[in-house]
Amino acid sequence: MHIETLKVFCDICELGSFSKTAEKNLLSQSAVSQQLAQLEVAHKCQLIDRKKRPIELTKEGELLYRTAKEMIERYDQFRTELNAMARPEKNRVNVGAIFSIGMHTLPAYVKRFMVEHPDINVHIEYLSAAVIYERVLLGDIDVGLVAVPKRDKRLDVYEFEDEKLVVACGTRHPLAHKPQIDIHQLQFERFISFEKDVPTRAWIDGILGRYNVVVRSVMEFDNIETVKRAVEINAGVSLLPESAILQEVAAGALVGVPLANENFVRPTGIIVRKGKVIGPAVRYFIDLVAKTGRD
Amino acid sequence: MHIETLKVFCDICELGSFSKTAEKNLLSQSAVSQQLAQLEVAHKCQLIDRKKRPIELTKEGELLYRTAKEMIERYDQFRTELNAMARPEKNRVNVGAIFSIGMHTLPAYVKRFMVEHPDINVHIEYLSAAVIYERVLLGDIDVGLVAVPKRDKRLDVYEFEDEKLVVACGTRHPLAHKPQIDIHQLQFERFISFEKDVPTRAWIDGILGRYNVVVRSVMEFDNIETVKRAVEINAGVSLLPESAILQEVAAGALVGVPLANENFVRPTGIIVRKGKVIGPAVRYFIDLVAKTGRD
DNA sequence: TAAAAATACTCCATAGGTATTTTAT
DNA sequence: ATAAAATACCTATGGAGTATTTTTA
Repeated sequence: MHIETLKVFCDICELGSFSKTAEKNLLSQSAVSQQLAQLEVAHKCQLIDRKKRPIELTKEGELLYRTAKEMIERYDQFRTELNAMARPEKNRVNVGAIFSIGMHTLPAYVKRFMVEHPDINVHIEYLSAAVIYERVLLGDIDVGLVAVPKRDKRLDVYEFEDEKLVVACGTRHPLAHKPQIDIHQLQFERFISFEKDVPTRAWIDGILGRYNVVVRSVMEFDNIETVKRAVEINAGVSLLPESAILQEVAAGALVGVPLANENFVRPTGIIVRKGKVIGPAVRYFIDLVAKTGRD
Repeated sequence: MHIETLKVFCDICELGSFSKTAEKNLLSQSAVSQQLAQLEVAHKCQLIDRKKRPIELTKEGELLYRTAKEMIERYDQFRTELNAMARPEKNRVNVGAIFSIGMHTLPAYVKRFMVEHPDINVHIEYLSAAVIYERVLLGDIDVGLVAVPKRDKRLDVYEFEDEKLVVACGTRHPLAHKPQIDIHQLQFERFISFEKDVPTRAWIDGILGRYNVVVRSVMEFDNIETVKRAVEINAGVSLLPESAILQEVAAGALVGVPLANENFVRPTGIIVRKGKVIGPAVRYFIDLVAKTGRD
């Protein structure tokens, strides 16, 4: 039996859905279904009642859920301790960044860092926000870079750059030629959104809501690259960080129009596990990257 | 990561040996080595210091050992609860027996049982004594049949047949022609033994010790079948239950000579988990098989 | 040098993916 | 009718075995 299968089972229980579990664990729905089947064969009992929707745990399922939860917690605790005991490497910084930051804002900083500390190895992984939080807490990653950082008592959060938001639209879109846009002009526009569990989504919903602007969400994606592709083919407009569309704008693939009302930004932040024993390399990195004092 | 791998790791820690671990878990030594390597790769650290013999845990190894131990305990507890909650099957008895009993003494009982209860399914597995204890405690097996049963406060132990022990020797062995043997005649004989962790081994050692008989143990095996093969080729003699060599004696492959001194027997027992909720089928089975009252 | 562990190599079972069907609201 | 889960089918990988080499006491 795989420990990962227990994790998947817990997710099924908590999310109440095979497909959501699949997404979260970077698996196909089929794999999740098969893993559950495995568990049921191995334990010779039904764990989930499929005759109900939303799915319902059997009493055996309840029992396994409690067990699996505890086992996984124990295992995570171990991994955290293990990461804590591994003496922090002098010459390496492990960074986890969401795609948009890692791709567009971060490189300049890394360049500067590498000039100042040519002996230090910067390792960057592109990950989803959820995974970054998870792995920073595990101690697996030294520094996380996320958008709209959420407070967590186990984390230190520093401010990183605020990214200016612009209206991204295809070159042939009516709004493309305006020098600037009043946010109310987005009313009822076809809109390309992030998926609901992407933090930036909630942030943008908040902005639109504050101005009572209602958009028609026509597509939802979990990453900025796909959002851009959708905007390019004129499927709709979106609100995106200017820095993240520089290439496409330069290439004439899409247009970024500034907003008139106020300087809309997407805040980004640096997250570090509180109390983590940190090597000098990581210290330097945070000092360079963090905007101001701690937050 | 496999949960079984954690079990293997614990065994390595406790037995201090890859090969012993392999045996216990029915794996090759190579597999054990590879599983440990897996663990070390997965956690990016050494777990065991191979520069020392006997092997020594690193501090990371210690940490994993404690973790794995707890996780496995939790998991075993779950399986026990699960087995307890599965309402006992009305029409099935799961029996675990060591090879010699299951093969030679048990069939007659099973036959009688099947006549009396033709509707009940008797499922017999041939297992090592250690596994039988384990699985009876897990609740996985209803009834265990072992030789020289050891007391355990979690188990009810009933007496089963005492098996008469005889000297087994090859047909051309000098002792083969005696009508009976004084146990002292075994002094310095080439002797085929069970391995040290087989309960019968300790029992036979006890008998020989009581008579101050010293034998030359030339081979050790973990099962009676191989012992018989060794006796057949005249590698030495052994002390075996008469019932277990009936076929070979009838076929003229080996000879069983009774002992003169006393009626040496190997006690066998029925083990059942204390307090286990038992279906009628299992009840009938125990009633039929158990020699007398409880023990 | 002898026992134990690591490694090289091979094979097969199984886990996972895609595409499709079945099921439940 | 539609969303979600199960299943059929295929492929790739990883886990285990055998045989051999390396290591350590």
